[in-house]
Amino acid sequence: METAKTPKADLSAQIAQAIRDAIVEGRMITGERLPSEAELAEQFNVSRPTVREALKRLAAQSLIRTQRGAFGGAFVNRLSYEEAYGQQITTSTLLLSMNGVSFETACEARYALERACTPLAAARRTPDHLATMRAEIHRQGQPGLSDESFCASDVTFHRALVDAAGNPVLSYQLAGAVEAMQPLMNMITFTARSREAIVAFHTRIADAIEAGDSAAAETALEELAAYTLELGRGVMEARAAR
Amino acid sequence: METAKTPKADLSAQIAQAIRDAIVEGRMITGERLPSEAELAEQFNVSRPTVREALKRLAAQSLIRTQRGAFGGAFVNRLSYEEAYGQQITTSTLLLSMNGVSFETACEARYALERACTPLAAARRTPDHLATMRAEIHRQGQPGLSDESFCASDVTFHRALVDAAGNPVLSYQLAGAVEAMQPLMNMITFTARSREAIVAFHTRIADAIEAGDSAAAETALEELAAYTLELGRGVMEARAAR
DNA sequence: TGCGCGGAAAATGTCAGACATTTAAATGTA
DNA sequence: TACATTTAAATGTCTGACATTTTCCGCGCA
Repeated sequence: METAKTPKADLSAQIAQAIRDAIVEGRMITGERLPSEAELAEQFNVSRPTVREALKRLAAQSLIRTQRGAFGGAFVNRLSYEEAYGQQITTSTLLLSMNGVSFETACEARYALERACTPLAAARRTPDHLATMRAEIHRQGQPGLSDESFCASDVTFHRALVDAAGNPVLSYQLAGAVEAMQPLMNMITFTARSREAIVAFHTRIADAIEAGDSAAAETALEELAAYTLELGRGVMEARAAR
Repeated sequence: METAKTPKADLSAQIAQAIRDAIVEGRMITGERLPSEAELAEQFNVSRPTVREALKRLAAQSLIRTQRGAFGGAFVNRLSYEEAYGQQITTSTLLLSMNGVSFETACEARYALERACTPLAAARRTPDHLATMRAEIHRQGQPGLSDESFCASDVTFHRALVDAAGNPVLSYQLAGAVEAMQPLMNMITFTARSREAIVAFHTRIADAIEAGDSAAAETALEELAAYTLELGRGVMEARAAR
């Protein structure tokens, strides 16, 4: 039986894991400098290229950052929200595309998560968030907007909604779900009528958030979810019929 | 100003990005074999160690998997839910611990997300999920359970709740939030009375989910959130007073 | 004919040493 | 003091070699 520790892994993987553990368990703190590659090589009794491969693994997870030059080296990185967003988005996007996640499943997840934000958003939204939402609604009403631009605006609108909850952890968690949906959403061709309907939903949501009416916002969001699902189903059926 | 493309990055980072793009954009599909390291080195006009560093970066993100031996090589990996879970959890844990996310913020996010699952969980829960929840409730009532075991059981309970929604994307998104909270939860010392209270909440939740009563489950969850927050606040104050 | 066994080949994994480049501190000088 | 220069310490990259693993193919043998 394979244990979780993967004892037969490559040396570079083992070393990466050892350093990762040290960071996660707090034995190395943010900003602290790791020993130089040569020193690490000696400590672990391996060659420098092997150490370097381990460090690159960690760098790929934004666990460390490297700096060249004298007194440079590898430093334990403070994982910023930005970096975490980025990773979440790539991971989520790939997960969806590689596991054949259905439009329904992804859509359901996305709106369920967004719904979780509305009470907080209704309570805490700032004029800034509202302005962003209104601006995107306006853009979505413009004729001649490409489907992709429409989708991009949709994402911006929903991210503003999520950010309005004023909880960075929520924003981070949801970034993945919202952004990862985009490729699936891009498959939909939005007719003028469906755009109009979506804009109406968005307006209802923005109004409710502005009024601090969480229940109304949730209702509108649920209806939007149902409508989006219906649109998606239509596209899938048309696609299957070909 | 730095652009998103990071034009001044290391060669290994550039190569990793190029391959990553090829995968994300679908130019390479799951299971496909990458050229050998030597061939890649020639294509990109760099040395083999540089290529290897790039590949390790991708391996760290589970984008590729390597296999030794003849007809081995690097293959585009099918990102499994398991792997995605794992990455989400490490990233979330680090994000929380490194950015001094407060107990309040994390707690709020966690319960908000869980609340998003309850309507689906109430509609779809299987006997299996219910059995897990009941079993964990029973364990939580056992005297002599350490605080850590209590927390671990709590996590299992909540994961069962999330999984009951029957949406793998939701489960994936929430794994991070729930697990990442554990270190913060572990700081709490649970008195016999508070455990009793939590068990009561859990029982209410399980009952509501079993009965398909989403609203009752949400209410119980919200009260549990408020109670947990209160507990956490108490600990923080006691800690600050020292 | 069929089966197992062993070697060849192809690929990744690892090592050693060298050189290039970058960066900041230390040093020297007007 | 202020500025230019040197220098040292790191990472970044290259070359070439060897070790290891795994598959395939052909050979001998029953």
